[in-house]
Amino acid sequence: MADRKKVPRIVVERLPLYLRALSTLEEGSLITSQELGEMLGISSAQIRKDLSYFGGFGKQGTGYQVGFLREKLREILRVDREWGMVLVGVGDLGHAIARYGGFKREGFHVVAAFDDDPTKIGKKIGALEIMDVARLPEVVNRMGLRVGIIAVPAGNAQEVATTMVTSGIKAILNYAPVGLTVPEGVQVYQIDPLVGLQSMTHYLEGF
Amino acid sequence: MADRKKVPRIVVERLPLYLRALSTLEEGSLITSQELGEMLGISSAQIRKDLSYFGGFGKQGTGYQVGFLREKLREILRVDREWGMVLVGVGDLGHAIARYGGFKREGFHVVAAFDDDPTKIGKKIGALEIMDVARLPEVVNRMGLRVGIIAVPAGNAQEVATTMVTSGIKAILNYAPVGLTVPEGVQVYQIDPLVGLQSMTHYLEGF
DNA sequence: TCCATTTTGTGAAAAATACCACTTACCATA
DNA sequence: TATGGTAAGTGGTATTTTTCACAAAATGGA
Repeated sequence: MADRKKVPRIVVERLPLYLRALSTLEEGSLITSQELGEMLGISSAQIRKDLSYFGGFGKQGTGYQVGFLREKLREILRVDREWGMVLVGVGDLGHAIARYGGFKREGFHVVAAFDDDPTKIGKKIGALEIMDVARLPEVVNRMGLRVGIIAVPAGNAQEVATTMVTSGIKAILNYAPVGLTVPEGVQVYQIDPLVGLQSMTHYLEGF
Repeated sequence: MADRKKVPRIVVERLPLYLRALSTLEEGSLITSQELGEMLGISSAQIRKDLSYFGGFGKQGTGYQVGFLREKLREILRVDREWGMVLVGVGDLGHAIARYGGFKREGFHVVAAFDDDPTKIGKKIGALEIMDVARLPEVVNRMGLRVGIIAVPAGNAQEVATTMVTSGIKAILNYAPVGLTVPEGVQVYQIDPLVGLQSMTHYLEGF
């Protein structure tokens, strides 16, 4: 355990992978760092080191109790609770996000959806009514939301991000293909499939 | 220039970001590594070093010609051509992917869509007819496709990936929240928004 | 032409990250 | 209650990645 030292971001970003792998296993079973590593294509030493930043969760000679480690990871990542999220941009992508079951299953709920297109405002998406983005600050504040999802075109993303941040949002999942400028202390995670495609094609030889 | 040495993957993954930033600039203008770095939140030294893996594209005292650097990056990433892509899984997400204009704009086209749901097969998605996934090998082979997108539930993703690989696919954009096992030489880029959300909430204190 | 500026390209240094290998603890068995 | 086998936790080392800082090249003005 090394509670004094700052945990590298890259370590924190691996924890969800561990969590994901554990969720495919029996709650009461045991798993070794070796086995977990093989499931994920990561060395066992890396896994043990990563976990040791937060404490010793395993038993020497035995391994890790799946259910226990899972709970500990959920605490560390603060996903041992429900998170309400605000979604801005209800196009094709926004729809898919609002309806995606994978978020709900892990405690992330889209609780408010916004757009700036008057033809969309007032319409429903599932049980949610699409609201004018002008009402975002009020809603974020009233509901005490901290997580936002941006699914608007690149040109509007920074504006939306700024509104989110001034409204109190602290973590932004950004699907717009543009980097965001946010104040210190606000987290941004960018989803950019083009980065993936373009870096993969680099390795495609002879086509 | 250091053409002999292996280029780190992390460097290749930054090139699309440079390309993205350049696309917002005047074709004929000049930009310095400093300016580009400020646009992206990356140090100027990093940008120069990254580019130097592939050759010297700038002029000392002047900077980089936007249009020229853009073309060079497109060559390096092999996005100076059109790429046909096969999409498997036409749920909400698959729909959003098939209709996303951002791919087309950069030369990535979904040219065939598959699903295993008999109620979907034969339906259209834009100009594309949804086909039975059993026909994937034939289509991939006939059209000479090398890039695949997986947008099926986690439980089916590995199976689809294996089919893709045996059919000749060399690069997979995986939207399913599960790691894929593929042979050496096949690229996988995973899109997992939950990893983003879960690692961001770790940093959210006091909520 | 000369000189002051600018900015690239790049070895070398520093920092960050990953891995190794060993000690320690735990378990099962006899 | 030894004992042999196993696997976590971790200090140290190796590797990778980033940054530094400077020589060399280009520009423009006097």
